[in-house]
Order: sequence, then structure tokens, then C-alpha cells
Amino acid sequence: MTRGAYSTRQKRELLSFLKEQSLKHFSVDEVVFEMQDRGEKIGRSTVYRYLELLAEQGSVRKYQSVQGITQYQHVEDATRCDDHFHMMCSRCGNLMHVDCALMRSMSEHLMQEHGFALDPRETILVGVCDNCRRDGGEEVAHGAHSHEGCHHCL
Amino acid sequence: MTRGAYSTRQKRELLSFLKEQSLKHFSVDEVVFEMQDRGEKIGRSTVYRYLELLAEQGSVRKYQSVQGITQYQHVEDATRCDDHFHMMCSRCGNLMHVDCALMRSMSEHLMQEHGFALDPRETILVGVCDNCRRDGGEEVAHGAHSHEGCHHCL
DNA sequence: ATCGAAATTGAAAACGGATTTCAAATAGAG
DNA sequence: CTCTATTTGAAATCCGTTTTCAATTTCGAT
Repeated sequence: MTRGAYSTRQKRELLSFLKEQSLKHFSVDEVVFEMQDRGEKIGRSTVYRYLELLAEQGSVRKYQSVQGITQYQHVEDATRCDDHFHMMCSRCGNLMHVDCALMRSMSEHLMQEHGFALDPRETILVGVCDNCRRDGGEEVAHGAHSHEGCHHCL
Repeated sequence: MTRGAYSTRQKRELLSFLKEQSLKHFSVDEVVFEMQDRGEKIGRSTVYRYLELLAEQGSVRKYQSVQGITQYQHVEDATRCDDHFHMMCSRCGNLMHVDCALMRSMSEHLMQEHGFALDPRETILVGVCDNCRRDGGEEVAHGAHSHEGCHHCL
């Protein structure tokens, strides 16, 4: 079987659902419920399979929530997120991009001194974002980038 | 039921097993197998229950591996792993400690330039460890610290 | 447009780690 | 020792994920 060869209604609808909500993250069940709410017909196994395929191809990112449930998130430009890191706010769930000289020298250090090949696609720096530190951590729109002040960064 | 009121042989043996291998990390199954290998009689549910209790009390730390398996690690001093970082191998699941000047300056940078309060207890750097890069990723004993060469580190 | 091989779908079964159940065993107070 | 509360552990259950497989769909070839 050559996965990903045919284009189907389910795949098109799932992909456009994810694209609409770009940088927002979903569990498989959330995708299934929200899509079925819209009247779109799609099965759980299809969602699992296609999200997995998209993750391999790089157009969605996959990570484990603290509770151990797999979360998926669409990233518009697949290569765009391969060479920098991501910070996630543990209060609001916001995911932010960081591309610093410091991060790169850390990568190099880990490789040279520890033989550890750090993977920026898999690694998520967890902490508390600026907004949440200030205003106590209400839910905030996903995907905002809070790094205006940094001249090293994206 | 008032959990943790009674002292039992199983609890004493589990705790001393963990203490012996301090800072090494285990899945529940690894604990069960290794303890049963030594001839100690302990059931899987007891291990789950007691590790959970110890985690709440702070004397063991609990992690999700990339494969989604929960890992437990004894920390004599609960605060001891609060100030350095952890790297996890995405192939063998091995968790390693890193305490580098570089990591600390990265933390400072994120705070100063991005207002992001990085949390070393929640953050796990993901990549491929030395052993797995060399020999193609067979299962390796857990808990080894592969940073002998680094003078910055633990 | 039709045929046929290959890919895809999705309901249901299987899987596997974690949790819960509950009767039997054990701890500890009196 | 006796009585009650806690703990144990095998088995059942839960729940997210993966796999199975027959039916369906896609798409190239004719």
C-alpha cells in the first residue's frame, strides 16, 4: 500500500478544517466531534490515520499533552518550523516560536558534548508566557507570537 | 480510606529500591520486573498506587515519555531537579540530566526578551541520544547519564 | 464511459498502559 | 488477642490508540 496516493473528500475536509484553525491544537476526539458537528462525515480511524500521515509529512505537528493525550496542530509552512524551537504556555496553551542564536548554540553544545541530537520539531519549551504572568492566566487566543522585543528571533 | 497510613513490606521495599537507584527513571513495568527479579514479591497495582502517592508527596517525579509511557524517578531532595533540564531520547526513552551554564543563560534570555518563564520541571528536550545514533536505536538501559565529557554538567 | 487494480474508509476488534474492584491479607490501636 | 481500617494483588475495566478487513472510492488504462 502506498499511503497518501489518493485524494478523498475526508482528507480534503480534514485538512481544510485544520487550516482554518491554524496553530490551534486538537485531540483526535476534538477533531471528530467538531467536524461531525458541522455535518461532515468522517470516522475516528480515518482521522487517526490521516493526522499521522500529515505529521510524518510535516504539515501537522504532534505532541503529548501532560495528561498523555496526543495533540495535533496544523503548521502552514512545514519547513518553516523545522529549524527553530517552540515555547508552550502551561496556563493558556499558547504555542510560540523562538529562533535564537542561543538556541542554536545550545543545540551544538548538546551534540558536541553529549552526543545528543536535539530535535527542534519534537522539543517544546514549557513555561508561563508574558500575558499569563501578568494577568493571572486566563485563556488566550492560540497561536499569538509574544516575542516582539527580541532581535534574535522570528 | 486514609491513604498512606500504614507501613508495609511492599512500600518499604519499593522505596528502598528507588532510593538505591536514585535519579534513574523507571516505568511501572521496569520496577515490577526488576523487583521481582530480586525475589521481592510485589504486584503491579501496588506499584502504580504507591508511585502515584509518592509523586503527590514529592519524593518521586513523574514524566511522560515520547511513547506515552509514564516514567518515575526518585529524587531524594525534591528540589534537586528543579534547577536543571532533562533530555529524552525519542528512540529508547532514556531520560538524562543536563545542567549547563548555556541552559541557564537561555532561561534568562527567554525571560528578559520574551517575558517567558521557562519551567525546567515541565520542559523536556527531545532528540536522539548518543547510543541510539550509533547503533541504530535498540533499547538501552534506562537512566544512564551520557554527559561524561561536559564540564558544565551534573 | 467502463473496467480493474490499488488505496481508502470506518465499524468493530484488538491492543496496551493505567485505573478500579473487591475479597483476602495485613497493620496497628486498644 | 481482637477489632477495625488499610493495603494488597489478581482480575476486570477503562480509554486512547492501532489494526483488521470487507465494502467503497479513486484514478489510470482502455
